[in-house]
Amino acid sequence: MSALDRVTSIKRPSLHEELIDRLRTMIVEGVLTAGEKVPERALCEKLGVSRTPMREALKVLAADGLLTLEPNRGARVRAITLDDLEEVFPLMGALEALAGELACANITDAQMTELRQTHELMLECFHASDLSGYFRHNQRIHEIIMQAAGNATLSSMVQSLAVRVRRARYLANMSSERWQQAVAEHEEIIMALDVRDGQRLGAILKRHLANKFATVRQWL
Amino acid sequence: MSALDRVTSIKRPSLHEELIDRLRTMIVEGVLTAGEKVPERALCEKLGVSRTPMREALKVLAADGLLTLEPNRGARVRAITLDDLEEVFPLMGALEALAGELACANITDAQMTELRQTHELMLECFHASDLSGYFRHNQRIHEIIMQAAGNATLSSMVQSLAVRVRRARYLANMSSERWQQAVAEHEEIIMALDVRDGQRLGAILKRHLANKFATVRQWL
DNA sequence: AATCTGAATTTTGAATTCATTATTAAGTAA
DNA sequence: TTACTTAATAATGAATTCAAAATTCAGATT
Repeated sequence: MSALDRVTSIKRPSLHEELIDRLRTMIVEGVLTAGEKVPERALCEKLGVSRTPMREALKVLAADGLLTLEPNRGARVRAITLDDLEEVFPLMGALEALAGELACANITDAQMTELRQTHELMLECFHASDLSGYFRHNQRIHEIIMQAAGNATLSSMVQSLAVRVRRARYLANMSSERWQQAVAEHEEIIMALDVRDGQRLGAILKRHLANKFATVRQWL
Repeated sequence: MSALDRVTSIKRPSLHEELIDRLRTMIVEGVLTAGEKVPERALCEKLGVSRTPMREALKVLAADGLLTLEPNRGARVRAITLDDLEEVFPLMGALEALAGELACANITDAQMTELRQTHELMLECFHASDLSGYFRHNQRIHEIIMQAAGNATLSSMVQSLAVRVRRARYLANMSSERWQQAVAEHEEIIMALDVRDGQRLGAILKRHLANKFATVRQWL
């Protein structure tokens, strides 16, 4: 094997793919707010692209459920309703539970180590009342579990759902009690993984999501 | 509420949506075979559309996992590998299990009646060794359960996965034993629904999918 | 003959153009 | 004024055009 084989090819993502990412971010971050009409022309000018790749991106995001396309009337950012969340959270629960089961079967020692470390960091943030740091580590923990599960299809589905949910997150100011509960649940998650108890981990994650939903629900 | 309110609006699907359906069907039915390059221009001529809506459709199908887009090299029908199926089947299992749980909570008497009737029809096909009829009723049963679950997001995800799996179905000639087993599992499904035992139904459906995968796997 | 080079051709990515539909604005009648 | 028409404007959907990249293929070189 020559050194050349290790040279990775130059990948220049096509415009529509970049647009998909950009628009998705704009929606998640609320730059494009729910219910709002997507100003196709203005966005094209702002981003310096023509309508063709923009419209391709809109079609994909619509198929993904982030937008709705009204015939001859353009795209709208899909509003999140309570009904939507009632659909999405059980789904997330089932998928995270599956991820947990698979992770128990497949997690490596290295991953387990990183998980424990991240968990410790998260605890520190909790005790320091650093909410944003907590969220970051929390997300990382779920990423590690998903990675350990080793199922790309599962991962991308959860990702797609997470994007839809994340828009609602800012609504859910965690109460102190809920925060404590969440931390306790995370302790359980680590323990179940430690002993590779897939059934139990699955159940915990499912409950974890259900509780998360309960708090979000209160704020709507 | 006037009678006019019940008049549904004329929906003329946009070209790209129709193309998405057409192409999806072509892929499922094997008209476009796995690994094959999608002949963009030829397809456009054959279907009498320009490249713009065709390319929009290709982007959506690629995002859905049915195609892969190689930069500057066009689209290919994504080949199904055993690895793919090993990813998809557990997912289907988890999702169908969730559907079962939800269905137990929400199914109406009318739906339950239709379910029993369809089940009877399916049994008749089984005894008559009518495989295609069996498949049709079988699919209908799962549709009813999904409908009773009342979760559109879940439904569309399962649908999307089912399309990917269905391409592999023709590979799996059911053995006589497997067929009997499947029928027995369906009896269990009905019984669990009868007593609204969501946990049990979920477990059965999960096992049902796992067994299905086992047979498909043997033929690869 | 096999391989390499480079021009011709084809295909792809993206911008532009065109036709149709929706939206807005202006004018008219009650 | 208010409602209704109709003209002007803007948007969307789709075809076409254009530039860049890949592919093919003829000819040159070893």
